[in-house]
Amino acid sequence: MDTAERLELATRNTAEVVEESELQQLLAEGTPSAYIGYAPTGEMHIGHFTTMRKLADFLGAGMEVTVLIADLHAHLDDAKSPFDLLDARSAYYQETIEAMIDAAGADPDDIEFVRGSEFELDEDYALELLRMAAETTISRAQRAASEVVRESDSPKLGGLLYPLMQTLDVDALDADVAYGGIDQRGIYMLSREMLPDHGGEAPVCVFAPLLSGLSGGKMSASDEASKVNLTDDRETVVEKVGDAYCPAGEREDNGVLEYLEYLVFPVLDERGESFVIERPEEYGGDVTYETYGDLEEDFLAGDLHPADLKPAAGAAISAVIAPVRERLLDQPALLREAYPEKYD
RNA sequence: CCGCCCUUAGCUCAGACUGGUAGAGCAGUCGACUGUAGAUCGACUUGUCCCCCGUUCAAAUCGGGGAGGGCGGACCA
Repeated sequence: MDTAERLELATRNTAEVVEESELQQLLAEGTPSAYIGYAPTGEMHIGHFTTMRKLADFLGAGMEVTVLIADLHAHLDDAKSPFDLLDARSAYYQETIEAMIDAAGADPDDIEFVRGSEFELDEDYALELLRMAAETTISRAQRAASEVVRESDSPKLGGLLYPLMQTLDVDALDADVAYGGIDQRGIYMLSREMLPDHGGEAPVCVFAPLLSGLSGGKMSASDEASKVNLTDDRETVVEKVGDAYCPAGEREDNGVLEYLEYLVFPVLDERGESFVIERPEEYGGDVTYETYGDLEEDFLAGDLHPADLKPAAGAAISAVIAPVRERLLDQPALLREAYPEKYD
């Protein structure tokens, strides 16, 4: 595989790459390392899943991949996770992420898992954090973290340390590439700005698109109807997709199309399968799509009606998450201990 | 350490001065209309009024105590 092919693999299905030329350079020189961090807060959902195929792409492009379970960040962000649940939630996140990577067609054993608290309390790290805190204005830190850290009536100092620590994580993990949702852009732009002055190098940033919610607008972790949970059974997934905002012939805010493009088709492609829609003869009979592009073309042209698309999309999404769902249901203690107030 | 303010539906809040069956908007649920959903109509649901004690025939409302949160002042050898 030549550099151009590796670059295409590493950058496909992304929202933005800063800067692509830098990534090309890294690939030309050898084996770049990439990392993505997840703060173990609420239950993982399908939005997380859409970032997993990219990790497989990175591996396929001959890169090293590290997944950071950012346990301390989960507490620093407005105490989304209570301090004494960090271990249980980290365990749940790691198991779930491994299941998703597996389901997405990659081998979890090829990925290194690291927990934030393993190195974020090191003396060198702490010292550098304080130095950064001394030279970063409050408004700058707020701006960097505004899309990530929860807004609160009583904002805590932790939310300001958050982007600084994430910046130091890049260096501590020795990552050439920082990967995350496009919501992480503010933080990593701060990292590119600051890291060269703090003993590191500006990372190349690869951003995944944030998918629309099923109820229109942004997907909200707190809105059950806007997202598919990894533990939702097939019936529930089909029902949620059936209730989704999905205007005929429109792509904007259309979560159903986005799920197909960024979740279903990449996984079908990996498995060498195609997407089949069962449709009454009255409306044209069954259709099969090999690529998302073909499907979108028909949908935008009005040749594929939402009422026909939805049941097939729901079933396909359910099929994609099924292995993850089964693995989680096989280990009920993971969820019970991570979210005792919900599962007790 | 001192002072002031806040706490009512899932969310944002009104009601408190002047005690009398706890409200609005949004959200949600259900119908109608669409071959989906949304939008739009129509209907419906929602409560530890932060906790305890007291006054009263009657307390979200008045009094006392407490908890949580916010703001300010003071102290600064």
